[in-house]
Amino acid sequence: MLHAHDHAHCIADALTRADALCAERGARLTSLRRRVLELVWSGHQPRGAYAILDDLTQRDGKPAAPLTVYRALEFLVEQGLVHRIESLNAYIGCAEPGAMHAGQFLVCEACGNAVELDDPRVDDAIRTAASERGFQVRRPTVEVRGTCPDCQKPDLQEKSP
Amino acid sequence: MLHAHDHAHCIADALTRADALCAERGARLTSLRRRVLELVWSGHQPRGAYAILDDLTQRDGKPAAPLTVYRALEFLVEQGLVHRIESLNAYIGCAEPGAMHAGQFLVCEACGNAVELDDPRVDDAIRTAASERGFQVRRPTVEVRGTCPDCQKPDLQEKSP
DNA sequence: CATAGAGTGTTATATCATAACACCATGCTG
DNA sequence: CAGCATGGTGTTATGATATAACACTCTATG
Repeated sequence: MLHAHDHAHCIADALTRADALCAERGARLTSLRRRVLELVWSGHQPRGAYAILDDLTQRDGKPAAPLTVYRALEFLVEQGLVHRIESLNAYIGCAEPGAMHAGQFLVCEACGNAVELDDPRVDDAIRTAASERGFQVRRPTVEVRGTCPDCQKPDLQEKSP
Repeated sequence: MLHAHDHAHCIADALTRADALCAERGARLTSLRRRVLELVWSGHQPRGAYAILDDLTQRDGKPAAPLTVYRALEFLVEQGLVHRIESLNAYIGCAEPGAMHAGQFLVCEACGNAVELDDPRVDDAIRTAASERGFQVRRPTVEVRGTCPDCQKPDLQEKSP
């Protein structure tokens, strides 16, 4: 998806913004939570809770329990630092934390990458349609399955982070 | 949600349309699949696969295995007779089978009911935004959490089917 | 009625998520 | 600084959702 890029920069950037946001809010971005955030950001593919668990166990050598990861993810989602992709039971780093936004994602079925859409027109259309039906919106979820630009090119398929 | 209504009619109607559609397509709506469809339609709340399994076991007295239900649901979803609500891991009868449409739902967090939205403006906005990013859409999913009109009235809460 | 293909049953197992409770770390209060 | 309250983490167990592999059965069709 995002073509070749310096992903280390993505990660560093995400952590820096997370530090700033949490400091600002008085939220405690503990080392465990920070580490989980880093692991969520290890690519642009949504990662399952148990994949992150394996990372903690194997890459860090710290055997961890599922709850450890789920609790960290819960915190990160609450803080808007991570989104949950419902249709994949997986988590992905938020591209624009701080800015409150709906979770809108384009999920490529070929490479597995997901990018945030967060298009105001989509959000408007949803809110308009809902309000016409008297429905009070709390949290809109949009997850579009399909094929990303890179994977539409027949040759250089299956790119990852 | 849909106020008081003759739900038996909803069910009968859904089954009739399913019969017709499957006949037309040469798809085999077996008695098991038909029964699962009926159980999915037992209300306007999305139902989990294991809830349906319990119905089969308890209401019908036929002890069934999870796979039995999952296979029937898979068929029904393929035929567009049932939708899966990703954010609930649950299934709901399709209001307009036959008409190919995106899965757009308003899910009430108070009563648990879900209604199809299927608003063309929402679909257009998604397709426009996706296509601007070169993303090829295969299946858009929209699931809006919030509060339905009935549950916004303070008194008569918690309505069901 | 023989047979191929789709459907179903059965058993086992994988994957995703949470409950209950104990312990520890941090920061505040007196 | 001691004590304490709060929130974070560890541990164990369990619940909820979903699929794999393989055998048997039914149904449509020649």
